[in-house]
Amino acid sequence: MTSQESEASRVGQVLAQLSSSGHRITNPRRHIVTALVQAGGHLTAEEVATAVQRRDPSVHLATVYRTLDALERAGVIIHIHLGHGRAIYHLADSSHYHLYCQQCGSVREIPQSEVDDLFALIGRAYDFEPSLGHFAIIGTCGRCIDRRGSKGNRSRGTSPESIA
Amino acid sequence: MTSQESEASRVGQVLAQLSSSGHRITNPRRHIVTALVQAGGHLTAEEVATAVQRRDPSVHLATVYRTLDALERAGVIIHIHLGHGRAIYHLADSSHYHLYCQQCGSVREIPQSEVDDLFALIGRAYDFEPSLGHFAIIGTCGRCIDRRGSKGNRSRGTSPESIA
DNA sequence: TTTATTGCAAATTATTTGCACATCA
DNA sequence: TGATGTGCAAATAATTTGCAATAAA
Repeated sequence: MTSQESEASRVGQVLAQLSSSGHRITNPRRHIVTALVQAGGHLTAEEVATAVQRRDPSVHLATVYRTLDALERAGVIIHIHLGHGRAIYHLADSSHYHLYCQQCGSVREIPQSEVDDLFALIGRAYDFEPSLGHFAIIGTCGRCIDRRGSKGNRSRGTSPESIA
Repeated sequence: MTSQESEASRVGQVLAQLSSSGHRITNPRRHIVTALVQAGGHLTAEEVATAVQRRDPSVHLATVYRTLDALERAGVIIHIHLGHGRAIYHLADSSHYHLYCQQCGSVREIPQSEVDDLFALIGRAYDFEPSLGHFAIIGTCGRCIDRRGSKGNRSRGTSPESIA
């Protein structure tokens, strides 16, 4: 199976799910799902719109938002927040958390299982059930830490500098 | 020392810090700092403005934002994000993280030291330095978990800010 | 045909900014 | 006095919504 074939079938699957949850299949929706599948990763609504508009410039950003919403309610995609700004969307096929670097904007995935134990501890200690899925873990990635260290060599690490 | 006295001295301290970091002391700023000190906890910019305007209605919300910004750059206050919506501000005197319940909107503080070890593990494993200070840990507080468990439905009558 | 969906423009929310005037050091 | 700070209105940024026109089932 070539990558185009598997992409096409994935698009079909997603559209089928959308359809079976009571929604109609339209041209804008086909393009939006295709963009999501082809990206393979995380896209902002605006990035989805840009990709879609390369194929059909008439598709409006508002339609993208509405479709992303419909896809999410149908359970095929998920959106998460990277701190301040926009949300990013991805297919709901793998359960992972996100590490978002405030410096360089990179997003990395970490498998859910690896962190759940840690957060379960917080939950037990504070009678609180953290939901890390919906918000990224904000911080600084290793590359940016290195870059910072080689330059000004600023006090970081244990010091309470996390106020940005 | 009465509570009014200690409040007043705290206000004085904060204003002194603001002054010594090169800013001027004005009437709006006095009121804003007082509101922050009296609240003792976490306030949104709008809540600060409301409190301030009870004493001086002419103080504009934009001034509140600008002053909060100045106070933050002077190192006396900190703001953190509760997920989607607004930011909350508090005095920078205690280092703590925040547990934000999406259901009921409650915010609880947890001492920084207790969670740092856990997050250091993530950092080591993924070459990533999480900065939890600036964003709340989102989730569901124990009371809301219980409520959800016992009633088994989604009616959350007490939620002040129901954020998806 | 009938209801969902779309495009567009206008509204929202939280915050920021340009500007002319007021005020603190 | 002269840089800072203030009130106000208008600008952002990301997203949502009302509505009349269109298209899917």
